[in-house]
Amino acid sequence: MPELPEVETVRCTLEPELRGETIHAVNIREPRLRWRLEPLRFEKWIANRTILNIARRGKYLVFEMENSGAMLIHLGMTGVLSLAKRSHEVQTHDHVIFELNKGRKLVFNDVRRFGSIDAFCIDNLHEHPRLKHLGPEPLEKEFNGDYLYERSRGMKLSIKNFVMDSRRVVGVGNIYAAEALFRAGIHPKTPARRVGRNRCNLLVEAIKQILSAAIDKGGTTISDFRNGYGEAGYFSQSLSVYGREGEPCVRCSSSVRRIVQGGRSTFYCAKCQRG
DNA sequence: AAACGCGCCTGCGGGC
DNA sequence: TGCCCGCAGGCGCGTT
Repeated sequence: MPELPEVETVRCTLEPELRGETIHAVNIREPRLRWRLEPLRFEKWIANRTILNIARRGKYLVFEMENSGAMLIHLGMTGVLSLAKRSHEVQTHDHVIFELNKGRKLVFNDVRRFGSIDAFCIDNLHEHPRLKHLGPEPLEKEFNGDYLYERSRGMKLSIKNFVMDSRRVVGVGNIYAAEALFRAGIHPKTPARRVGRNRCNLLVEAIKQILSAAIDKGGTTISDFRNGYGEAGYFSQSLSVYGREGEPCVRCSSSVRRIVQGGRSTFYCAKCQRG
């Protein structure tokens, strides 16, 4: 579910609430997430430490704790990380509950368990196996038309799958890849090497704009996504093609098409988007 | 190297 | 009513 704008929305809502909070205990109700949780690692790096701040790298939340502790949280497809009161009644799929000050809790709920949580020493942050292969942040200057053009030369795979590969650029998932390609007027099946300099510039700008706009509206809620307060986001009403198969294109009114690429649905307008 | 496909999970809606 | 199928915001891994 969550792509970069959704994770950033969670970060923005949680960070002011959690800064300075202490994690007094971690209740692991279901350790079998994407990778198995190791209780001893939580004891070692998280328990009884104060949260200094919450950062983000791609779709990962990075909790910086006092005394060199760190915690990495990925929401997978259906993960929800939200604040709860002392009176919180445990819900189905509440897998990890962090006990904070005055009985407050931070609850990780994840129906499909594709999410992950890990605790470690922050000195090893950049060597973490989940982080070390990640490409640049899409909203940073490092991600620009020249970068996209140079990295994609000789690449036969589709431009959509290219921008969804976190080694090339992080945070662009199935929804925003489709939306950015629509905005840039590029057919999703175009081989990456066939996208020239001009269109690389257009696509990078489209990605930056769509991600920024989605962050401003609190992310896209299709069904599961919630921010740190458990509230839905409002960007779904701004989507141009995603989930709109058979409906009229917002630009030219021809019917939005759905195809499958790499086992995932892609939505596009055959008239507005060219290969 | 690069580029596919598969598998991990649960739940929901549609067709029969 | 109930069963089966396809589908869902991700991503690592194994195989060619």
